Amino acid sequence: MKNIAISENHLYKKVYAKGSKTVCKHIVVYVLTDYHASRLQRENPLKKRINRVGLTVSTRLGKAVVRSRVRRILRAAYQKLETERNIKKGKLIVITARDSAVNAKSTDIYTDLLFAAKRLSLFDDAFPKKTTESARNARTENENG
RNA sequence: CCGACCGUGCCGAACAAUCGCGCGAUAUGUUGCCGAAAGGUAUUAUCGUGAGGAAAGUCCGGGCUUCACAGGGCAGGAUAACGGAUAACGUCCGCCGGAGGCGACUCCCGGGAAAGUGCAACAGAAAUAAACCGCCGCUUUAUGCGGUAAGGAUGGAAAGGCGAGGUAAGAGCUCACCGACAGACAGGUAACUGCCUGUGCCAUGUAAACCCUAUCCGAAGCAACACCCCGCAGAUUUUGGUCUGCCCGGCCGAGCGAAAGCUCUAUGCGCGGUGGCAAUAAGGGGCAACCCCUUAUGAGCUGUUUGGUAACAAACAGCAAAGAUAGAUGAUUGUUCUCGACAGAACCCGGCUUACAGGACGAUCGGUUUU
RNA sequence: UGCGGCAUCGCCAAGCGGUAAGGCAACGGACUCUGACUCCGUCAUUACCUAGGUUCGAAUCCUAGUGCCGCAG
Repeated sequence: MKNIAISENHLYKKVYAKGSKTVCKHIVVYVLTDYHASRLQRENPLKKRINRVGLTVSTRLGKAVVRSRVRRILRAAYQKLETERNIKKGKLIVITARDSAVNAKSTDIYTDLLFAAKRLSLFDDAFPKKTTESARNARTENENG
């Protein structure tokens, strides 16, 4: 399944200003509940709730080749997270690359994302083992698309 | 063999497994969506295909598009030996001149300073104009007058260079050689070269200062440009339309729920914030070509032959395939080697410039050794 | 992506090819019981983004690069 990316600047501004933030080794993750999730769900042909994801890679990290490589790695890591774990849907997620992300592998980013998801309580209902302890911290939700 | 030098229609790690992305084709599309239906479409599956030599810088030239445009001139800009190539160019090829190298070869913003104007600090007697010292002559013997550019000193630049004659001392004043300029002849399409004759040679540099000469140039750029859609409320009204308003994770309100919370709300408020996603929302075209055939188009690509020293041209044959739109080429694991540089298409071409690990091929030069 | 502009001392800045003004700040001194204001001096040999070139001579002219900024229905 494909994601609709965040394309508008005001959404990024909103997420930076109002969203909750977690800083990891290679990335910074901002999360905000999507107000338009239900509308998007109606428009979506499959009638699924989805997350809108924005990736931010600044010019500071390098030239175009380096930046597009980082973007691909971030995308791959997020995709892995979404397929392997059960993630809350209907959120605005912005992932910003830090300097060290240039030399990171997608598995490193994946561990970072797991950490961030735990901190931001993104996991949907109890997943087999690991997430049980995180479920203690997070408030359980029963919300299906 | 060693050391150089030049060039390229050259290459720019490879393989396997699992997962994943864009585009195209085919199938699927009953169960999702639109539709009265026909049908279309989401989806899914299979197959094919998917960054560069510089994709970069945006420095030139063109195509394409819109706007402007009777014609001419001025202003402004670009180029600069000569001949060719090209759609065009500031590019390329050949050649001339100059500079460098033993050589292969490399480098040169290489028109005009005798059309005119400007500038040339400091130093120096003097900077386009000459007498400070010196040398020589004369006399009224002194801060005198005249001659003189050979010597000194300054400078980036000081009146072609050097030798001999000549002279009071000197001076192209005279002569030889070299240089410069002009003319004739020969060669070359030409720049120019060679050779002969003549002219004592009225004059520095700077045109990447203004300028002059010759040639060329309308402007803006795919966020160009055209096409579809173009809402709701209020006011006005000739019913075509026109004008105004539309922001917000603030508050208030409504619905669901046991609660946490979730959902809805332009047309309520105006305490507060803000001048915002282009008031809002949403597209497809421009946009990417060689196939079954036909026609047309594209400065298209590859190969062969012919012509040309070459750039290149002509003829013939062959050729599916990057085309995104917050932006596709990837991720993980393993193996191998030479251990991987610079670097990511964004309307499309021709160049230039800049960056770059390593390798391949071809031509040439110098040295050494052997035959 | 396309188009355009700028770079001078710690900051703001002027600059007709001839040896880089000025102001603020800083430092030292004077004035004052002390501080501020004011006055004097220093900030001077590397303050002209970098590298080549033209020129006798370049902050200025030319070429290439670097960094920063702006604009686009």
